[in-house]
Amino acid sequence: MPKKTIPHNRKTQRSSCPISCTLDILGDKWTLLIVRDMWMGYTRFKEFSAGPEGIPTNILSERLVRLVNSNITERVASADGSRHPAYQLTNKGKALIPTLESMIDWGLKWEDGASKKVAKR
Amino acid sequence: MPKKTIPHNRKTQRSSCPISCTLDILGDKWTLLIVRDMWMGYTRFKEFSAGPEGIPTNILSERLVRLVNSNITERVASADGSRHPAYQLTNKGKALIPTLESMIDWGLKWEDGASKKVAKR
DNA sequence: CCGGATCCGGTCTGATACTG
DNA sequence: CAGTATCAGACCGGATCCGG
Repeated sequence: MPKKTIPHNRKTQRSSCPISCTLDILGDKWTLLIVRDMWMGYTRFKEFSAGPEGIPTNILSERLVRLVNSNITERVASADGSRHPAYQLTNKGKALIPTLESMIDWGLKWEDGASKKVAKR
Repeated sequence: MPKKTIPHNRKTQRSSCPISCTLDILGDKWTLLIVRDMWMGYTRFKEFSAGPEGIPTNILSERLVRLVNSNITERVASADGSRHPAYQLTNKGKALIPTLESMIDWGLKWEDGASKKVAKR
């Protein structure tokens, strides 16, 4: 019995507060960065992995599963005929864009060192 | 080169993307919950600690230091004459409210199990 | 009692190597 | 290319302790 990775969320996630509830899914260093990348139009494992922050592949893999299970992203056949899978935001995922935008505003205004461009590559 | 624990932020935090930059500070399960609590008017260690999510005292303590160092909160003498310290949001901290609100909207719309009230106690 | 600090076991992260 | 496997070390979190 290999006892693989825990199915999905870290804790029992019985939080009733919507903020807490949201943070149960998004409250970590990487998840929203992946959402950001998909928002920017990236769709493939390789592209996420190549981001400037350098997410490790095992973490990326696990987060993608979690995002798909949470219905924030979906895994689809790649549009360009390549046989590799593509990931894209669902409506639920797209609904996170205002949150991302508010973080951009905050980062630009209050954190120096934040450049003007989002995810420039 | 021993290269011990990094002083405070988890990584080098040279991220130039404002989202990544923001997540370097807020990207964990607890930090935004503390900001939420302060937004709701709570000011004391004990109050944060008594929240429904049950943040451990050592984590709370560390996060408070981090928030103060990041200028998101400030530690002030308690208003009511008690000798215990009080914490409150700075302007930089208050600027996070739109982010919190967008998370509330998202949680309410997409995460069932999220009740209508924020941090009801 | 309150605001933390310390201790410590277990979990998770993240760098890297590996596989289909 | 898209992930899995591995594994040491970082971090979390529960309990306990302590000074005021």
